[in-house]
Amino acid sequence: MSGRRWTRADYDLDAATLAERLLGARLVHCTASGRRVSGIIVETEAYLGAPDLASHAVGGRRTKRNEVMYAGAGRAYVYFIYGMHHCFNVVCGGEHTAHAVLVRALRPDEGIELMRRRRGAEVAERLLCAGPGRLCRAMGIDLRQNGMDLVGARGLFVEDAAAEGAIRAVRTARIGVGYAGEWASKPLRWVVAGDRHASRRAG
DNA sequence: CGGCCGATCAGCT
DNA sequence: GCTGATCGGCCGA
Repeated sequence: MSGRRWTRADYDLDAATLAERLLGARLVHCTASGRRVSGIIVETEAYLGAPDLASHAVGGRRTKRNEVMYAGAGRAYVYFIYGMHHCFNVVCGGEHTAHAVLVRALRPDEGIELMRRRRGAEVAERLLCAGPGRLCRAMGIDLRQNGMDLVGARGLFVEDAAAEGAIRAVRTARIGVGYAGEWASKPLRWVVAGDRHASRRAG
């Protein structure tokens, strides 16, 4: 089941390029006992740092919360939102660009029973990881993972998955950033065309 | 120090 | 489609 683990060079890209390349890759988060829980990434969004009015790093903003966005490519940026949800991002790009890719949905792969225990036994598989908050809950990701280096860290990383054919990606505007002026409508969301595990289908 | 609001979700209607 | 839940971060005073 496991594939080639991503190295620093794989993350050293601008967010738009990485957002597309992450589609079809596998996000893995192992339990304390070493059990693999994973899903195939089917939906991402790119956040382009200082000029991006939707980015936490807009205008070069640097605070305690977003500090890890400046820590270099390959770190996990996890933040808490709406008083109850977490969102998982992969920091990328050059050292101080504060680029990041928000992972918005996974197709559950390994450890689905554990995901169900975390999310609720009644939840349909296609909804287990369909949304940034839902996937963090299912994968067991919270602020403890903020700042982790996906290169070399135990238990949280991205790896190649066996391709089942060419992935058709559809680009749309990002979700929930209507306040971001002209940046709200830029096509910075990538979805595997027609995938049932996305938070909202596209293509 | 106070007030506003968000890269969301679940449960209704 | 609409709305309440729920709270830390951020900004202005």
